[in-house]
Amino acid sequence: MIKPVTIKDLARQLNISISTVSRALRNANDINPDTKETVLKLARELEYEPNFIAQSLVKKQTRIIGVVVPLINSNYFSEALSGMTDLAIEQNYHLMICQSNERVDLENKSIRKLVACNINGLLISVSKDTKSPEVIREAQNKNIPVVMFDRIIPEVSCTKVIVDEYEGAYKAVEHLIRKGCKKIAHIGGPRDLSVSKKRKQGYLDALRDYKIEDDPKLIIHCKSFEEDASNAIRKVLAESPDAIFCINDLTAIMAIQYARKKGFSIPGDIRIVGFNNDPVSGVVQPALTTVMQPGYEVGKLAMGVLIDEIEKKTAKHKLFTLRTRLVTRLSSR
Amino acid sequence: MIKPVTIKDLARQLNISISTVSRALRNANDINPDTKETVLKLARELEYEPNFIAQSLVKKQTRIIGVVVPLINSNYFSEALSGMTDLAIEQNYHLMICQSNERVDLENKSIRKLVACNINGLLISVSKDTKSPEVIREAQNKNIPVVMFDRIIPEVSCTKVIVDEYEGAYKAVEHLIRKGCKKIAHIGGPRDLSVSKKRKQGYLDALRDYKIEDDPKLIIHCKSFEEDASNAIRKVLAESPDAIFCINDLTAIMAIQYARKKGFSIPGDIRIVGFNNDPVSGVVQPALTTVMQPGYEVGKLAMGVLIDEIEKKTAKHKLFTLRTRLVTRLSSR
DNA sequence: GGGAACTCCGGTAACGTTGCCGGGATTTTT
DNA sequence: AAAAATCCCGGCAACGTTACCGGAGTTCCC
Repeated sequence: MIKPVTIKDLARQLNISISTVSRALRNANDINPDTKETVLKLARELEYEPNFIAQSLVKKQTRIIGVVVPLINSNYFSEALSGMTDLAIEQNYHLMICQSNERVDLENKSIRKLVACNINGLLISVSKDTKSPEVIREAQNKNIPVVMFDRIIPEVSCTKVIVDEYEGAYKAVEHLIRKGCKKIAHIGGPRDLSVSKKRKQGYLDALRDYKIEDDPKLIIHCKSFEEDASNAIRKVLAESPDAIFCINDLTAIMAIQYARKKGFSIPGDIRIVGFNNDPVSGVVQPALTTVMQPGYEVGKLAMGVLIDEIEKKTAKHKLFTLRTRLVTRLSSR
Repeated sequence: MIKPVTIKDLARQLNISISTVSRALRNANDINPDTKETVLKLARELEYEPNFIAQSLVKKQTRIIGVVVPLINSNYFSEALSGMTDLAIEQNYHLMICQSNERVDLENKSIRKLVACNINGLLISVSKDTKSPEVIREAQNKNIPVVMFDRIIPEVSCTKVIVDEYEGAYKAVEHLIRKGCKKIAHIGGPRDLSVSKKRKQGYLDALRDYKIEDDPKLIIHCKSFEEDASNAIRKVLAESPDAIFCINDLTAIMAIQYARKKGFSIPGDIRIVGFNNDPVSGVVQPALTTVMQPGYEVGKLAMGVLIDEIEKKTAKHKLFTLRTRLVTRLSSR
């Protein structure tokens, strides 16, 4: 085991004081250029690397950013994480990533641990059940800038980065209307989830703006995302719509398959649109029109504004909304 | 700005010494149970959290584990990361995750940064082009245990965790043979990638074991994964096989779609099997038979053996091989 | 009842680094 | 030529924690 070289070692070998070595390495101004040179030379020779931990302790600056997401293994979140890490390494920050597995207790535990690690910033997307954000506030009280993304809650006052799901839904429905659809059904998600509400509102507003009466029989909520989607699809199909706007891609794909089995042609008889732009949507037959959420960009932006707050020491508590993009494919042409 | 609570604060408030507080919190044995209780009580009240950085400095143990993957945003790797973080937080370790984006320079940069952070262990899945592992060896020379997973290279001597792709491929082809297929084609990946080689070998050995002559015309390599898959599919289909074993699910799905367009029925005329068990494979029509790789378990195991090496200070340089599972669906029934 | 063992606590020195202060030596200014 | 400014450097304290040592007080045992 080779012990790492420290500034003490350099000082001893050069017969100068520790402070002088430190100044030489830090490129401070009250240092003789010659001594600086000799110090740097020896440092290179011995392959000196500053001890990050020691620096962090005294400077109270770790350049570590904590990230908490409900689940790493999801297309959207892993995209966001990807964007974050790319920007972080570029800006010389380090990431500590935790997942809450949608459990509030694990979420709090993770945040506490991250704070104990002296993180300089916190990036968080809360779990489904997080209502009371005390632990997050604790972090803020310790002067740690916090940025929430995607899964945000109003109880915390901080900068937030989200995707404009309302607009995404609106665009999707508008697209169907322009294709000539008049009887557009909607298969929604759990009634009280903010995601469901926003997407449904976009649907309703698009109909209204184009003077199409909304029909309660054409709107079905699924209690859970996967569970009774097939039931919902059956019911909706009985109303013989000419288009279906689905809460997500999985539901849309199930709808396509069910409709085809019943002899409908897609998009000939019924046009179908999903949401998320999962990798699946490009390879199913027919390829699915869907709403792309810029996960990578969300991650990058969230990281960007967080670093800004860390370095400028200003918490603006702004809301950033990224726009979605409608990806039109065969299922709605 | 509220300054974090330290053991000094606890000591002052209780009128006892810092060392006593430290002992009480560390649950040492030469401490009065009563004083220990009062200390713990106050610690809970003031929400004391030990300062990780300070602990790391004195104990020369950061409990930080560095992870480098080619890409976070992939189903397999994000599953592995998920397994790693779950085990890490359970064992009170922290993760620093970097992605190399398949670039050797970024990979090296990431490793160097992680080492400078005094990581206690390194978990790495190398990029496609990584041939010379000097930077990894540097880490090993600094006594940092290294565990490679999935994308391993023989040049580095360390513990490795992989999935038995050979066996997965063998099982897939064996399954096709048992279904009565005699003319089984293979669409492979880049010729020199270890993944491609292993899967092809499993294919070849299964044929041999069942006394089926392999036919070079039925084997096609795609130079890149996505690029010329469609070309390969066209060529292979011209040989009119009764089954195709594809290097991954995406290729398999493309094969299904192309074959159907040409009037073949799946699985009636041609049976098709993929590899990976991407979420896609369950929803395409027909649902795709594929080989499941236990990403989550790979991550958990890799993290487990790494922690073991860190704590037991023994590098066994073993090879762990996890088994795959054949997921049979409609495309091969 | 006196030495031995045990219990429990405080003081001090580290870990590797930075920041501040003071001061000697040199240079500049008046 | 004296005063002032500048240039460099060393010493010391700190960051929050742990490890080690010594010692006061209590209990134990013959």
